[in-house]
Amino acid sequence: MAYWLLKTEPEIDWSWDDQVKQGVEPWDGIRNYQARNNMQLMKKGDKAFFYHSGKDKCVMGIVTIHREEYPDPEDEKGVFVLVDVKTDRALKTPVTLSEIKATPSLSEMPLVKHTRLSVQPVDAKSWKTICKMGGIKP
DNA sequence: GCCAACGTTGGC
DNA sequence: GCCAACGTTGGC
Repeated sequence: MAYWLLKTEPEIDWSWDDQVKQGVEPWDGIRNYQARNNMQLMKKGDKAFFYHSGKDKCVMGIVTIHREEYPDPEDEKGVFVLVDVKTDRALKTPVTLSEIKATPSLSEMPLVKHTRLSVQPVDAKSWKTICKMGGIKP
């Protein structure tokens, strides 16, 4: 099983609260090839951190991949895809970007190094670390 | 609100 | 196929 991190802008686009209310939701609007490539690698049952960019800048919770890639109906060229994600659970305490930056073992994360990549992989070790920082069991 | 990073577009 | 111009993201 693989781990991922999905970014969203809570005020403008989609927030953790929305996700909790909705349960299952297509992850849409991705218009970046690297992000798309990562989405195409996702398998049902993979887990992903749900990250708030913008004002909050923190990992809020965990979602699971509920449906693997399928064509984005909004994309008339047919090059971009969607996956459906399902709410798993919230972190007890959100883990902020500044905490992540202050943690040496997490400093290689794309979140820190490639700030603009909105769909990115997370290695198993970082996953555990962030879960622990968030007060939950991986 | 600014700006750095970086991806995309379009002219050649 | 290169590269300048432009647009967008996201942290500060």
